[in-house]
Amino acid sequence: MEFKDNIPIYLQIEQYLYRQIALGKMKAGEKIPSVRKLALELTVNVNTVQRALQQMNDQGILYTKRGEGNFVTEDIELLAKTKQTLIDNQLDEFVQNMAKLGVERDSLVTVLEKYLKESEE
Amino acid sequence: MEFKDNIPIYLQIEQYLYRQIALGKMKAGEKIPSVRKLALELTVNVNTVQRALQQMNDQGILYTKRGEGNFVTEDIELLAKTKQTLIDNQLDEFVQNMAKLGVERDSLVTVLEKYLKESEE
DNA sequence: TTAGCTGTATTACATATCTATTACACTCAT
DNA sequence: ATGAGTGTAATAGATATGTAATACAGCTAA
Repeated sequence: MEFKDNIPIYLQIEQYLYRQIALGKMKAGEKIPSVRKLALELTVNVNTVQRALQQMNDQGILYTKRGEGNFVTEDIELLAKTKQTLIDNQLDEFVQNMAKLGVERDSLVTVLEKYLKESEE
Repeated sequence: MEFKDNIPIYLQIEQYLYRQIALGKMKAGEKIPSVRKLALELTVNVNTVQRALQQMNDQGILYTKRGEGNFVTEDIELLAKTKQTLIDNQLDEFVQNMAKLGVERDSLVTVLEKYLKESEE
């Protein structure tokens, strides 16, 4: 996996895993790959993977069975809410960033439509 | 100014200055505050400001008169193009991030409209 | 019980970022 | 010429991030 510079890798891994869940590629109760496999896949150190997982553990998205592995929570509501939060965060950020560039709320839809039309291919 | 953790401050300052330009608060040919003033304003070290300015210098947005200060380029076209690029980058990122969360291109406008309506107040 | 898989912890090292401090170089108004 | 304002450079120290290597601890299947 290619990581952006200037953003900690462990955060990018966390984001990656969150997206896997949002996309339904990791489902409730499922075991996720071991820290060592993930470290290999992502060409990153075990400790860095570990750090990402710890945070998701704290947030209840994953739970750990020591000696067995990490598993996606079985709390379906939490998963759904998490996905929605991820989407809402993107929307928040988008609206805020555009405002900081002088693009008003009212023109956002128009701007987006134009952009989508022009980048069709 | 409040800075996000996890993103280098000098990048956030650079972004801040770009936005000032996009908003027209810093106009072509104008002198910008001295590195020491900016450092005070932003409660940050002079070196950190310096680092942000160097990059903008390299990109031609600013030019330096040693002993006098830093000035916004007089190249109006470049300024306009820069603003447009900033906006396009936000759109790019938004579309890509939403895709990574499973929100398709076709539904983006609808999702945005709904979001804007619901967050009115 | 043992082998091989899990997660976890610790240590040491390298690099990037940021601060603080000091010094230097240039320009302009006086 | 001098002083006050500019940008620039260099050093030292603190903290965060990431790697590498090693060791430990728990689970499961053979």
